[in-house]
Amino acid sequence: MPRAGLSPDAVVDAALEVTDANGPETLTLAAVASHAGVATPSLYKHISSLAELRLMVAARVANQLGDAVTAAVLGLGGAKAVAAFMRAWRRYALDHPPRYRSIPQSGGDYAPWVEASQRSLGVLFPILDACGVTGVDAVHMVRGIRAAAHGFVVVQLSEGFQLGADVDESYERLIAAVTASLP
Amino acid sequence: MPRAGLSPDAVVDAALEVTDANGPETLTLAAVASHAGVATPSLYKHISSLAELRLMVAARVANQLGDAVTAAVLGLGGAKAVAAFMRAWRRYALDHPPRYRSIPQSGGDYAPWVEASQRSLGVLFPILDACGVTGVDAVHMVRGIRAAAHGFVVVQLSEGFQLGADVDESYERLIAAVTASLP
DNA sequence: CCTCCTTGGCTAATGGTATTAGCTTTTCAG
DNA sequence: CTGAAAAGCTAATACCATTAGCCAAGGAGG
Repeated sequence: MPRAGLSPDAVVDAALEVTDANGPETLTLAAVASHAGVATPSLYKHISSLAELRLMVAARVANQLGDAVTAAVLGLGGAKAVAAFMRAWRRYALDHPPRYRSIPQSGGDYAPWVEASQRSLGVLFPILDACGVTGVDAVHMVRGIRAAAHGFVVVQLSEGFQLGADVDESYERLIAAVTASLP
Repeated sequence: MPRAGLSPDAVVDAALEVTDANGPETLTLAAVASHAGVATPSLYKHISSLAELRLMVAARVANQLGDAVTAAVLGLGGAKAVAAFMRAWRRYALDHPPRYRSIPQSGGDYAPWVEASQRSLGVLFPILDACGVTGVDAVHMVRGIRAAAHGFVVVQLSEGFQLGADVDESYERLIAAVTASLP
């Protein structure tokens, strides 16, 4: 019997495919193993538990999101950069709904996740600094931007916008409200 | 053997107690049954599945949240009312973190949940109307308010605010940004 | 080319979970 | 007082994560 040649990263790859296919709530070790062509217990040679795998997936997603928003703000400054950041955030989530929903509701202590999450937000600080928003003011601003973008996307992905107004326009108005408080 | 005198509502009560005690991720039919002093399969006389129970809990929470925000805005108007709404939203979540986290990431089609959720937001429309924000404009505004409040609270409950700035102050600034776009 | 040992896979077993089936007893309407 | 619906129960099934222990693959050193 030849080896499957797995690795922690490969397991996360398989987990991401399962997530993309059926949503994060169906992410099960059995599904991942089957997708990787391996028996379920074999996964434990590469990961320590399903809970850890979920966090690894979330960290991977956070890094992808960070790449997306970083690319989006290149060459921009001020309100235009913040708007591009928020649009890219939402675009990633709408392009990969199951991945975005795999972000944990409470995974505060898993280092790679925290790191990836802070990396995706860190791109905002130089932008704000260039606008004269520094120190604690920048932290407050980043929190607001994150809350607005994440909150909007979470509600949209959960089909929370039932009334018939254009959702893109709603988001643009939220962006406008957030960026209006820049100097 | 005397009867336990359960009912769907009583099962939701027990589920809420389990949720409050250990968080929504530990909500299990076994735990609910044990808490209600009954065998696990007996619960199926009152609910149809664990998934449905989760949605029932979420609907209950949404109604409580709606009561809280409705009480908070009584007698207020304009930006003050919107600010009170957002503060009450966050206060409820911080007062009952496990309950708030039991709000589903995707439960778009369960009628009682949708209804309760719309009821808690519906209190905003008369307020906005009194400010001259009507029709589609009001819908956009409500979406922004909800996204900001929910997003902020979700991030805070997941320990997402790692940098050392005052979280209350961050929220007040977000409230200011959102209410600034009122006429 | 052979040997050995680490590594990655396997099967078997355990305990927890939701869910269904079918039985018994309570309880209440008539 | 009686019967039937409702509410509880036990037993059984199927799926899941996780652990234990075994076996083969494959490279390092001779």
